[in-house]
Amino acid sequence: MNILSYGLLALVSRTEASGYDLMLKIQPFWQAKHSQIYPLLGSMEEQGLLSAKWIQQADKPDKKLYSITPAGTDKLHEWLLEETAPPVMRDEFNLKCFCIHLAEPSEVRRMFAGRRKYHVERMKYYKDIQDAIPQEYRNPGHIGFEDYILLQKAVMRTKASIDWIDWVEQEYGQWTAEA
Amino acid sequence: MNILSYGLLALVSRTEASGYDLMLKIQPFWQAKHSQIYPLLGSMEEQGLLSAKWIQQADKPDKKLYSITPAGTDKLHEWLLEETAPPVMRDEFNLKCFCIHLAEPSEVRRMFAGRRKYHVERMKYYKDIQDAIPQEYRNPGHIGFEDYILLQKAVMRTKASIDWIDWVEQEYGQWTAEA
DNA sequence: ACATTCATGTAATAGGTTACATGATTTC
DNA sequence: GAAATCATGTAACCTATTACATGAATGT
Repeated sequence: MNILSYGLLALVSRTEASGYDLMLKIQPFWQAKHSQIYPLLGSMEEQGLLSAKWIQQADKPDKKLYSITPAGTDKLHEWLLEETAPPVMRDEFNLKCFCIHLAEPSEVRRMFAGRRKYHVERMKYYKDIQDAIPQEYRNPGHIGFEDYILLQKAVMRTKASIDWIDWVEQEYGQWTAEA
Repeated sequence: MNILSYGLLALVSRTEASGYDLMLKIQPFWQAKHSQIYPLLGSMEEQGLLSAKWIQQADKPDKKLYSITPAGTDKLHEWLLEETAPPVMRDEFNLKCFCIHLAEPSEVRRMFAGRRKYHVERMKYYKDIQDAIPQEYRNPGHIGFEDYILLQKAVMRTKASIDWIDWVEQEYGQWTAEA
């Protein structure tokens, strides 16, 4: 049981879902491809943490719907109370910052402008999903609360990244004024 | 040449360094163990991007100092102008948020308090390193500028995480008032 | 006609962590 | 006496990405 497995189990604890559903839902918070997810679901089924049934669909491929078992719920609850692993962040942009001394000011500016655009797009992506959550689901009584606060985190951290870029452009501009 | 290799090359472009030095320097921005770093340095040496010499040290083990070659500098500069990969963030805490409905309010509060403490400690860690950079190195003329802005990013994003936790505690508290 | 969405799976490869291996010096 | 720091390296294992494989329905 690795971290991703627990994340999938957590999503299934909310509503039954297919591997495909889970891939889409976990995407904004943990990048994982279907090729990683399907085997994990299979092994959790074997361990009795999940149960599955095939659903026939007209006009769409059949899907395997997973539900959490009582054993799965117990396991999830144990995990919640355990120490949480520190977050891992890997951003190529940070490493590029180690050698901005090699680039000309115009190149540096283009680099930062490009990353700013990326973050602005991300911000819109998160806000659009968040805005789609109805007001009445945004309190702890609903599972929508969980999505709502997670998206808020993404929004706030993304805003910090944009603010940082603006701050750098100011600091950098002071020393390398140019049109 | 993967992303980490470029990051190491970028660090060496600033000052010659040993694998051990590089492991420590890259740590706050890209988690990598020495077992991953040493082979990458070896392969970059083989490719002619780095050159190395052994330094004998009294009272400390000998070390292998790497310097960047002209070919290495060219390669780095090319990399700088290429598309930057999107950042990858994996935080177990986010996945735990998917099932806070399973926990009691006291458990949820403990969870958030624990993560808050973690971020506050990280904040101090980043600020201490940043504060150690002399004022006169904090402008684009010095390589210290690169460290200075990167630490500022870490500080700003960490602050966003703490602010988010405070915001969640407020939102959560409104609905589950308790002493 | 071509791309995308839905839907599942396996195989091969690359990236990253833990463990094994060694060993002197310094700090608690 | 035990732990940490400095310093390098390899082996085994786990995690994650890319590629292979299939196929109907819908949208451009």
